[in-house]
Amino acid sequence: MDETLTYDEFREKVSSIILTPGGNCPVTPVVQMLQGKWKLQIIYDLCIKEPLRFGELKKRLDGITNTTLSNALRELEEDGLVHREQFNEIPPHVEYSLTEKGRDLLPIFYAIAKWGLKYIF
Amino acid sequence: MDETLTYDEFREKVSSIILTPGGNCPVTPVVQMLQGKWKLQIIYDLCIKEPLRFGELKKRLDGITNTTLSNALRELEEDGLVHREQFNEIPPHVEYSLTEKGRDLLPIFYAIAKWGLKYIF
DNA sequence: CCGTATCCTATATGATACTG
DNA sequence: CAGTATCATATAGGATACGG
Repeated sequence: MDETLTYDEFREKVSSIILTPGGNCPVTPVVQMLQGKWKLQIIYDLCIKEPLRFGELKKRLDGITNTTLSNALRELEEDGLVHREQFNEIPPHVEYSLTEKGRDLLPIFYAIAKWGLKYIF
Repeated sequence: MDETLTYDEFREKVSSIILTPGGNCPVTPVVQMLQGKWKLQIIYDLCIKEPLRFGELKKRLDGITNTTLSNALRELEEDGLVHREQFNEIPPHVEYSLTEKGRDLLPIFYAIAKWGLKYIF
């Protein structure tokens, strides 16, 4: 986005986006979809490096359990953000990657990262 | 941000941001801070219109209870994202608005809204 | 009008053990 | 290796009533 916008210009731009023809809000359902302690982190990790295997993902998400990771991945797959590919070799393994829909979340992380750099570090 | 970037260029840019001198991730703590069923929605509503009073906010956040809204607002205030101003007139009221730190979250919502428009509507 | 106090419930997450 | 099954727990959020 154009970084020279003032806050008010920016807000107006966002507001105009929000007033979709049907009057629906395009933010709420996205926020809904990304809810949970780990989901954003999982997508984020896959943004940085993909594909990742179940075990690799688990190691990066320090503290997550099998159950929770498994559930989160299934939901992300159902929402079409993550692609799961199973390899029935020896030893068997599974690779997770982002779909195009999932990759398109990257601008969101970019915005988050910039905010974090400004206000946390 | 520049919208002509390819995904790979974009990812590289994000990755370079992520590798801060200390090696800390600027995304994780932000995601942490914004967690909860209502927080993003509250900030989002204040982005669109501010100031908002407790009751107005409650009406917009359909279904939220006093307790939950109160807790969320206090935490947002503690994190320096929201400013609370109390007017001891008759009738008394309180106005909530965004701090500069909170307003700077707007690019994040912009990114979310764009994604939502592309994939939901 | 803007909350807090209290209690309650649901949902998300965690631990451990075990299987295709 | 990548999970599932089972059970346990923590935390967030909800309902109601009341107070500054």
